[in-house]
Amino acid sequence: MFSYLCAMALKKSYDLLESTDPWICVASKLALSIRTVSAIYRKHLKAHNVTMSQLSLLMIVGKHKFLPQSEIGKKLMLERSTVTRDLKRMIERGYFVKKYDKSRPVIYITDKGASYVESIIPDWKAATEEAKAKLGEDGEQALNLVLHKLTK
Amino acid sequence: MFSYLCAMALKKSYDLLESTDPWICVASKLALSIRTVSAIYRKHLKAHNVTMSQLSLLMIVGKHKFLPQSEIGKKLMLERSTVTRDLKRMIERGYFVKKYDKSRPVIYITDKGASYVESIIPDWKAATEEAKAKLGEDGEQALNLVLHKLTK
DNA sequence: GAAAACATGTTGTATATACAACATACGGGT
DNA sequence: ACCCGTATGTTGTATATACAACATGTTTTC
Repeated sequence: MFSYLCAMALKKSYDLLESTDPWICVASKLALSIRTVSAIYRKHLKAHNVTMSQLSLLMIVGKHKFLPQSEIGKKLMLERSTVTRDLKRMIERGYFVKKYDKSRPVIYITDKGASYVESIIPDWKAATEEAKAKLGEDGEQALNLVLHKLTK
Repeated sequence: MFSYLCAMALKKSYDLLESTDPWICVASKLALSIRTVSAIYRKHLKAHNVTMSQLSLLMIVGKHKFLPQSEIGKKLMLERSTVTRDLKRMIERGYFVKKYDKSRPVIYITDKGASYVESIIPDWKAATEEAKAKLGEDGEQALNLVLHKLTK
């Protein structure tokens, strides 16, 4: 008998599609990679109610104590509007304050923000260790090479 | 004179934060990597008004002609609700149709969808070539290793 | 066969992200 | 002093994504 799971009759054949391997795609490989790694980090960070994007902001501003907003976008390679809105949430929660220098915003970490990130760091390290364990030594070196080649 | 760009007086020091290197983070490395690669793909795909996520759906369903919705999520490692909504857009645009087999949705590519993806493939290949050129042969192998380790 | 467990799909909500359009400010050149 | 180009920030809009809660249907257990 015919299953309901039969191909709808397409009007013609699509040879280019059929001869193309979607998995050679660099973007797809990275997308799959980051989904698995993100899941690891989310699991470890869940109790802190923080995301990796937010933690990146906390760490990068925290390490410098303050940073011009424009620098944050450059260091994390984020679009300007993304930075505006990601910071907005963190400012509302009291982790950062925004001051102005010659009409340009400068982002300062607060004591609340610094304490918060310090409370998160141990679990972030655990997540990093779990991810590294999955990668192995060679996988970690490989990731470093990929990042270097792409951002060089 | 003192610049306006001076650190706000934090009430205490944050040694753990200061001694921590944010850039050892596996998730951050992958996030930076995918941002650079995504930009390459967006540039090449811009004229087709398609995103990499959409193109992945088109290719994976197109290669199989039809796929149970649950399989799509497994292959792309996407959450169920994400699949529901990503597909919804593509169905509305007429690239897929949704039929039901024992009350479970099965996604079929349409002629419109198959023609569309074939029209995109050349530019997608060009994007892939540009990304591979940036990676180099060693970087490409490194990326394959990273993906393999993470998804094995 | 009924109840419990499991798998799958959808909707509500929050976050992250980019691009376009616009606003604003700064710096140079005249 | 003024204009112009560049850099930067914000808002509008669209997409992508995950989790929680719920609904539904299937499978397993007894």
